[in-house]
Amino acid sequence: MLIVHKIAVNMKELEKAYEAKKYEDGIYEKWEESGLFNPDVCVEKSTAKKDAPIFSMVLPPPNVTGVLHMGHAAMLAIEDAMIRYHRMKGDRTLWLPGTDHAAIATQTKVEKLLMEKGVKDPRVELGREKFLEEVDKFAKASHDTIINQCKKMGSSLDWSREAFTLDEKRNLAVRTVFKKMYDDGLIERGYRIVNWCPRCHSTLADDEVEYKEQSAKIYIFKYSADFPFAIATTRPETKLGDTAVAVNPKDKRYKKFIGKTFKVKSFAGGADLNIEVIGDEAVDMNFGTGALGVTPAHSHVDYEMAQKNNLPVIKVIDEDGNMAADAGTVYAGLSVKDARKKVVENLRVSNLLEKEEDAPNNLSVCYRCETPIEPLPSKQWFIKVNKEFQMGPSKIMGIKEGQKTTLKKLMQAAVREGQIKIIPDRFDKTYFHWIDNLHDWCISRQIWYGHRIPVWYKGDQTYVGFEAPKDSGWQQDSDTLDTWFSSGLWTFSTLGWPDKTDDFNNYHPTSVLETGYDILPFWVARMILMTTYTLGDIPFETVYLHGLVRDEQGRKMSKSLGNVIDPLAMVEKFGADATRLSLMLGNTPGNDSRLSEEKIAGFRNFTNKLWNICRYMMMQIDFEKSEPAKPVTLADFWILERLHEIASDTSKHIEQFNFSFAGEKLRDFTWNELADWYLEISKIEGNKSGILQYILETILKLWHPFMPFVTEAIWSEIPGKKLLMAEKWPQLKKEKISGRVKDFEIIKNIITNIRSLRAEYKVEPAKKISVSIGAGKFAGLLKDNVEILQGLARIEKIQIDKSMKKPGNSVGFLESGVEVFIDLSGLVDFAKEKIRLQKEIGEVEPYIAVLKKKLSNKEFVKNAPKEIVANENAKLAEAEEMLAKLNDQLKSI
RNA sequence: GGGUGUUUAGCUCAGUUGGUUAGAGCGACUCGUUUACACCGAGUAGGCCAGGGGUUCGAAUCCCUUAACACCCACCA
Repeated sequence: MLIVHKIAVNMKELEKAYEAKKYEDGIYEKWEESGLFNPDVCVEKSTAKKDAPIFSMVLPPPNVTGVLHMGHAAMLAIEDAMIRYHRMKGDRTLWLPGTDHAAIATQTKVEKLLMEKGVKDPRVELGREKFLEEVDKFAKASHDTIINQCKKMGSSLDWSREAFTLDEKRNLAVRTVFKKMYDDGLIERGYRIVNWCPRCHSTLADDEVEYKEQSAKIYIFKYSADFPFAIATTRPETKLGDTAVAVNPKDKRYKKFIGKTFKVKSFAGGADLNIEVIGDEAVDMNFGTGALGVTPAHSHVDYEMAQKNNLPVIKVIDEDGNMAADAGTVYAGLSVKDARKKVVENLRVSNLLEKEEDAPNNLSVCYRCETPIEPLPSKQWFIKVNKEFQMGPSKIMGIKEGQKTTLKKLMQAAVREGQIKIIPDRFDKTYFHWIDNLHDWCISRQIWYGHRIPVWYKGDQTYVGFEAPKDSGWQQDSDTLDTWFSSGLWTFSTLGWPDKTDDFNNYHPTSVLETGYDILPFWVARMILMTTYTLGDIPFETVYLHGLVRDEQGRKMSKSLGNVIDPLAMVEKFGADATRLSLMLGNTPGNDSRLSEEKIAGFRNFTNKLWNICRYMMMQIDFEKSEPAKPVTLADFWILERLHEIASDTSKHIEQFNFSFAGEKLRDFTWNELADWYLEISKIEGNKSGILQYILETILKLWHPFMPFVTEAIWSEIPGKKLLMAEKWPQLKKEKISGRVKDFEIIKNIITNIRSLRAEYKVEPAKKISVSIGAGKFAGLLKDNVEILQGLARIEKIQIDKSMKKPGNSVGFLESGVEVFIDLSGLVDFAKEKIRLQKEIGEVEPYIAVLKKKLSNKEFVKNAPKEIVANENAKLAEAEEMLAKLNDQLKSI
């Protein structure tokens, strides 16, 4: 047996275990210094050709509200893998970073922090300017933390192009789009019912309202003693603003009252009411009393009814969440809560309250501060999604230049026509459903942190433009824009638009948008709206949606549950590569995944395994000679063929967004084939410098997008190499180098079977055994690889022939028609061996029966494809041969 | 009320257009310091693919249905 023990003299030996902490920061610095995160530099340094395909992506900008969580880490890992893959492929690859000012979220957070510091009412005490200074300070600190975290994860973002949703350039884009929309009549100011958060003191968009289930009281009451029937409500205090009662026109009980008006004197001691009875199909006759009190000012549904029926709108709740003057002097100024108690009490005293019932109810709350929302009428700016306008230059399929269309239709067309592809495609439904339910979008916010609305007023004049008009007396609107207005422009505002920049021409539309499915409506849909309208083009070609990262038990991670796993802590403990793998492998697109420290630790183990695999290979490689990777032995052919196959599959899976699959297959190959078999064989066969070097380099390249740090660390130890991140991706094709993979599998299986029998018979690992093999047509193959058999199965004496009689005192098995007998003199327990053989026969017999039944079925033979039938026949022949030999063995005992 | 997803080994999940004797990782168990790695190696056990119908020569995979869990949307007073 040949044993080669060679350590290249020019190599400093790698440490035994890979310690991520020692390498990561230094490697990131080297990457940054190279400038290669920037595609322009790649072209300059010719790692990418000028006319190479473009691959561009924007980083979904994290909110500057604090620190990154595991969801961000997953996003960074997946996007970086895509980016590194494309960069290595030689594409002109841009990944553009930035952060989001997240208007309400950030302002709320800073208010909270200031209040914790003892400032009772930050906005009142500090005033607009001072308050905004505080927010900016916080945002800056938060931004720096976030950038640092992105770097820790290894994200190869082009920092030279970093953007912020609230910086000057983005502000110009915002003003430009606002004006265009206003001029097209798509932005309009109006007095309408809006979602109002009394704590934030601002409007909210429909999708910024969340619902919390709670148990509520339903009160059934009459407006007055002489009112003909009762109605039900969960909010008695709003009834002070009722202007109608709606009933179903088919309802026999109430039909006769439709059209009549009832005067109510001082309802519950408050305002006088004028209640008109109206008919509306939407009223459910079987719910409550079948009659519905209509409060146009404080319910979206009632507001619509009021519009239809020309009812007056009386506002009885104000912006602070207190009762307004129109509620009556007794109520004015009371909080909603107190007013409710008082109305109920007054109704009870005057005997108008008929019943109180408990019922489940959905309370609408602010998504940021969980304060209950008050729907109330207010003068605000809206984007009209159903209003027709004339389309400008258009690349949107199905919508031509000059054609009349609406924003909704644009959003639908871009996805329906397949111009934008959403992965997984089931989210198409969510997208279209969201658009179907979309109402006009209220974009003005009464908060200070954000893009100021580019509108100026003077008396009753309104001016919309880029700057205040020259003449004096103009006052800018004090409101700011919904944060999604600016993030909706993100794919092109970051590329310099509205200036006609090279970046815009080169990188827009972007190739892929990768983000969590939870912000599909919030952000993705709005980007499609803004981009199709503004540019007449799509913002991105593919939307890839990842799932949420949950805790071990499948719960959302949250501070209050105390189940948050901090990405930075995991990077510190297990390394960025392990953290990345734990977020990319073992899940499927669009589905939530569970994360635990044990999972990350498992991938840390793999990181170390790869390190050691490479460490061992490097000890065997003579880098000075640089031999060609020429396969000589069966194992060589096998590993090269498998390597090429895995390389080609990895490319394929990455391009099809199957990152998990790609990584898992690559891991299985690296660990179970390369390390467990080929490297062990190389210890026996020796002299593989050329092949090992080829495998080493290829495997490091293939792993680099997934685990950039450890691969780069190893790469830097290979003499004469520069940066791995700039190396060419191995674009290998699946090819049959010799068709000998199957032959190798036979050897492998024989070894596994011998090992298994050894374990079963408790033959000590150190003890060598004698084996005789009846190999049939494979005799030559086995003889060629006898050293491998001996080495890996620990065989002392081996006899190979075409056929072999079962020696006494031996146990045997079959593999692909090859009979292997192990001499176990003194060790064989014949009773046990009998049982073992019978058990195997017991497995093969029913298998044969199934195959026979299948093949005797004429329908199967007739209908199934030829290959399948042939395949089943082959299986049957093999199984029958096996059965015969097993029976022989059994008889010979 | 409408919609989507999930249900496969003790746990976490794969299973690509229907054709395997249904796979992996972790965990469990038995061995083991053999010239990279104990963050390791060799081996073993463990599954009526949620239940019920159907389509098909053939179903974990397609259709219908029931159930449990999760999420999204709408919101009825």
